[in-house]
Amino acid sequence: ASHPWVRSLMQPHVPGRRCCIIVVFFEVFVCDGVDGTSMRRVATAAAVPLGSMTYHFTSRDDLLREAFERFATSVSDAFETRLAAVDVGDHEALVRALVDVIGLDVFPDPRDQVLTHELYMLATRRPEIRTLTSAWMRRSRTALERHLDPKTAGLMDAIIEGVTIHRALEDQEKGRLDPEMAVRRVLGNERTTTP
Amino acid sequence: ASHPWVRSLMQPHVPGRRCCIIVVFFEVFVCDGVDGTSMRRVATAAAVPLGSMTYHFTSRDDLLREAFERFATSVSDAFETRLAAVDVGDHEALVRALVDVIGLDVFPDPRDQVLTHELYMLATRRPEIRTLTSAWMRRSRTALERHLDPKTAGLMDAIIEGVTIHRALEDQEKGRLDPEMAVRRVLGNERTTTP
Amino acid sequence: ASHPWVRSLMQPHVPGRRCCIIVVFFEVFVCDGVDGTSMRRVATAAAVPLGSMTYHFTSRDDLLREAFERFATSVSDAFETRLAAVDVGDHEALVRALVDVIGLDVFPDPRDQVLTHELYMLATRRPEIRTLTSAWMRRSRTALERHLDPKTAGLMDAIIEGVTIHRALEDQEKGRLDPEMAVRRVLGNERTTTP
Amino acid sequence: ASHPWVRSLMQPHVPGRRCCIIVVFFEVFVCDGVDGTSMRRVATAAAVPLGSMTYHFTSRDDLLREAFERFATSVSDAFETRLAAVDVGDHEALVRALVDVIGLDVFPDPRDQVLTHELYMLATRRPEIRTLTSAWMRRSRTALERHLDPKTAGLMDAIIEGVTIHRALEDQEKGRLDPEMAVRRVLGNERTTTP
DNA sequence: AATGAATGAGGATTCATTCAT
DNA sequence: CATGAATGAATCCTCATTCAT
Repeated sequence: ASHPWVRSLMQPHVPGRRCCIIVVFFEVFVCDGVDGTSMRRVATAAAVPLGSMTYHFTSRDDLLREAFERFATSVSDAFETRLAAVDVGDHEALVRALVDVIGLDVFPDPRDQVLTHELYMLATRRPEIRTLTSAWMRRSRTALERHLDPKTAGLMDAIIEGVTIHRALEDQEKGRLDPEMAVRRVLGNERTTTP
Repeated sequence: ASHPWVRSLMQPHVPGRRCCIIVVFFEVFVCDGVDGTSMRRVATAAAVPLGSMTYHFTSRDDLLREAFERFATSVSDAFETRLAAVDVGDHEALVRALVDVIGLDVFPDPRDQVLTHELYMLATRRPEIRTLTSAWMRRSRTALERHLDPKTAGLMDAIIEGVTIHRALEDQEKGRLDPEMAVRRVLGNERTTTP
Repeated sequence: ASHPWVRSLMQPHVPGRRCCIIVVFFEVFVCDGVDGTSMRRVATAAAVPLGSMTYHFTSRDDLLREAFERFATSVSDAFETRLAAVDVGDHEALVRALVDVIGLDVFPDPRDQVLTHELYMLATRRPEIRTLTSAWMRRSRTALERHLDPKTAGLMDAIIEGVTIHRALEDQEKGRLDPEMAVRRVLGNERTTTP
Repeated sequence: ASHPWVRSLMQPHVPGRRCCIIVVFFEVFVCDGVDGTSMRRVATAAAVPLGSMTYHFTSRDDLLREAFERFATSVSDAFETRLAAVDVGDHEALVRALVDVIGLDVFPDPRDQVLTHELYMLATRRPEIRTLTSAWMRRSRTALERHLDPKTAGLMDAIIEGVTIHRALEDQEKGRLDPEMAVRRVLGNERTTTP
């Protein structure tokens, strides 16, 4: 599988089929989007008979929901883990951690950025998916608030979001957006090294 | 039409049908997403015969492209206009303008936020749509760079993005994200009012 | 078309497709029953592209409902017409008319008997079809009550039903059931010629 | 089980599973009809693993056939038993027995009427089921012919059929059809109480 | 003896698009 | 200029059945 974070989907005792389908689901989804990711297409891509799809996942929605649940959990875990490793008060370590979150954790492959957005879109329309994103955001917020006051934490979340998006979208001008600068500005105190 | 910005779609010399279809297209799109917005559904919602759809818009993609082109231009215009009204160097006016952009221009109706995201998604997959978003971003950047150094301008763009998204997604805790604070932090100087 | 009563389906200004589909629907239905009569099968039998089916009939239920509506009306009409031709009080003419109803009108082709039964089955489960059968029965009852007291009319309806069924079901022993005798017994007066 | 006659299905030496499946089969069948009664649905309703279905009944047809065989036998038995208790020549006892057959034996629950009809439908299409209904009818005929001449027996069978059907179908106007009157008319002698 | 996993065929329906009028 | 009719591809899903265990 080509997406780094899918390794976490490979759980020991889950029989392979379900998992394989989910992995391939992401593969297809990243390329073809919500409306392009049909059961058929995933089935074909996974070299799985069509009947297997609805055997393992009652419905297309079921597959979608489970896939994104795993995705959200994965990303959320990585974020939480990295922030947990930072000592409270260690300002520079926090900056490094946050910069790493943007640069390394979230989307080593910028195409994966798409997933987050599609997830957001789904969330605006389907309540059961909204619970996923809400939980995700709550976890991020909590993790951040161990180090920051609530309002700054909210801002940090927002800038991480924004920077990640714009990086994914801009084809040229790589490096235009400086994650470290973003983090320091939002932290907003004089220890910040302004360019 | 229920979306405030659609008024700008009502241009005098465009024959009514085309325009009506586009307006309704957004109506449907916001509710049902990419895969839910079929020619048929738009036709029905607009009380337009199905045959009219492909008469006015060669294909579904054509409709989609044109609709989002108008959308991007609309939003872009509003942004540019507001920033153009700010005198270079008038720091407080800039802050007010940017806060207004977040709070007023972009999405008076948080449901419209969906459109931007869907546009982003489309952009990642379709080159001809990427030209739209690229142009949009370039305009924003240029407008911002009249007041800010390039790196700060990029950050500002990102924070606007991030704040807007998170506002659209969080159901409760309204007011958790403070646009003014966001803007001031990114501007990053001592005049900022830290909480 | 092989069913005599389908001629009444051929209405002048109705475009041929809809009608053709319904005619073939009956063809298939008689052979294959409710669960065998799929859109696909009717489409194939009618040499009509599958897409045409749902173009002309929004859904399978729609087709089913319309087909049986026409069927019920057809049979109902024939019954009413024949009884209307009988003068009130002309006992022997009434007997002849009723015998003809059983023997000629209802089902020249005994296979068509199946249709009535399937219609009954559907009626027990679908309210919208029950309205059809209810209307049908009401018309029969009314037509009969011009000549008979209500209770006898009800019985006459029942015996017509029963005789028709048993005739359709018994493979051998044709002629075992004597329609005229049935009618006279139910009429139940001394003018009856008992065997 | 909610159907009175299913008690007769509970035979001592039949292993429980098979029997349970059949009982539930009827439950489902009455509600959902031929095309709604799938192996899966029966399995679910009976809380039996899907694999068990085809283990106990080689095929769906097999289940169907066996179920209806039991049904036909049940109803047939009741009919025969009741008529056997009548002394030949005891006219009033015969009338009472036949009225009871209509009112009590056949379908205490009018929903069960559906089963007979579905059975008839199946009979018209499947020879192996036709043998069931033929045997059933032959038994009825024989039982009746102990008391009546063949033609009257045939008529009696038919009127029982017809009255039962119409009773099942008419929603209002209960009591419109008088079983006793039906029986007496068909018996066709002067002892009949005309209204 | 019993069953969970798996699958291929077929179910209804929705759709973008074409075309004659 | 506009549109109703028509259609073939593709949609999700349900199902009877097979088979290894």
